[in-house]
Amino acid sequence: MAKDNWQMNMDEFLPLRDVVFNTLRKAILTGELKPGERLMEIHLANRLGVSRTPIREAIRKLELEGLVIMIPRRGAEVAQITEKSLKDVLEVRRALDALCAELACDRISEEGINELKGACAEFERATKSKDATVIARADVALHDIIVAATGNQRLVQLVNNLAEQMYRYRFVYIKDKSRHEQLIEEHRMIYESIRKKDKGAAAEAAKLHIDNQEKSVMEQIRLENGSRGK
Amino acid sequence: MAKDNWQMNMDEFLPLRDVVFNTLRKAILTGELKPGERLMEIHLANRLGVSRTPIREAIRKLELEGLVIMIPRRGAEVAQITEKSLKDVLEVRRALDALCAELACDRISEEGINELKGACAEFERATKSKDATVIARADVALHDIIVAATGNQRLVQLVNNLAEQMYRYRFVYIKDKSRHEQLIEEHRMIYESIRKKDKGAAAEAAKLHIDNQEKSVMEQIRLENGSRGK
DNA sequence: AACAAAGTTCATGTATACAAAATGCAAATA
DNA sequence: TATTTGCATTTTGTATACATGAACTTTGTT
Repeated sequence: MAKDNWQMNMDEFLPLRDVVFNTLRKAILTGELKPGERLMEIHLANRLGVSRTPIREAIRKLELEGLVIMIPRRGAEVAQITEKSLKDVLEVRRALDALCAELACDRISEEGINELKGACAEFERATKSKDATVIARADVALHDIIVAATGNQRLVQLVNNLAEQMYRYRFVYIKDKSRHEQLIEEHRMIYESIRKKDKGAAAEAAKLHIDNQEKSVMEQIRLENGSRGK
Repeated sequence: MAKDNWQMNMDEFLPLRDVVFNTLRKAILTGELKPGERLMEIHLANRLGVSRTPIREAIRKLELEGLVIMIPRRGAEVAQITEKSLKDVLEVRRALDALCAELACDRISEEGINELKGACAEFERATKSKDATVIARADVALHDIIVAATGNQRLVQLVNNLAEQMYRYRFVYIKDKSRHEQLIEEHRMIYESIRKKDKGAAAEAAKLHIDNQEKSVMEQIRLENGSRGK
């Protein structure tokens, strides 16, 4: 079994259930807890040094988020990620990212446009750093600006949640150096469309961006599945 | 205080937490539990005849669904419904309903098209019944066919969740008899577009449908808010 | 050796107990 | 009368105890 390198953020002043929730979620999203792995309350409780109660409440939230599935009288296990489920997520995200881009055209502030421009430049710079983590962070920052510009809380929450489902694959489309130029160009197109308030172009650019991401990820998935049969 | 007319569905073979979750959710969505009302665990536990544990776990799920908000060390209360939050929900739903319509064009079966046709006719018949409940049910049935036709589980879940958020207002755009013809026409347009596999038209029809719904609901909200100041 | 049955162990589902924080009320003081 | 302080009550947050059902192991029989 893996060493308990989980380190709950106890410094935060949150109810234990939320600390546990965040800890488990991160563990699932990063792949430390693998799909199919059972989440046994007592084990988790011992490992995290709390009682079963906060563990259970955290699991209830993970259940609703779709990160774990409940088997009656057997408990929770980490949800499987199938090609189909990833496709489903990306299909929805494609529509919502397009919506974000359109709404951003209407609602982004001058300041927001500047931030976006800065984020594009920052991303381009990051690609040269060759550090996948840095690149990924720059990518997220850029998208966050657009999503936040919609001013739609519900939309922000949904898009973030969908993005999280793909967390494990966040490096796939970034590690491929040959695609960096393409990514920069896509970002530039999105930025330009929003700056010009061209909703149609912005939506199309956002969709294209997701489509390319999907291609990379699906390639990766097939590789993984191919190498271990089925 | 209201009489306990909550009647949990004990006949179902579900963990108590799920029974409680469904019960509370329905109570919130129907307005039995009003926005701002505190959800106190012991009271709910006594009222539903269970202990605090299932209540707490149900509240955790309601929290993630956004139906209740948590105030630290004070517990849960029913989330307020503001005009803004409804607009946010409808904005997202508009995009997802359009996506559903587009996907349905590609993926609906012959059988599905027939069902859809039947549901349109059924809705038209229902409007003549003048019973809002019957009409609402027919409306939901029709939309369910389209959403299910997408074959996208995640999308189904999200659209249903968003639709639920509007549950309290489901009668608003149906009670207005003068709009029945319009609704029938809108449904017909959606059906025809999907039958012809005309994605653009289907998406536009779905959006128009939501836009009109939004108009009705917003009128109603302003009425409500106007009558009690602010 | 293989299979079946029974008992034991283990994990979940639920209830309850205990501690700490927050709220409300009352009394005392200015 | 208004305000503040302190005590009592309420309610959440967390831990633990108990019961039921499931899975596994062991033992006995063929």
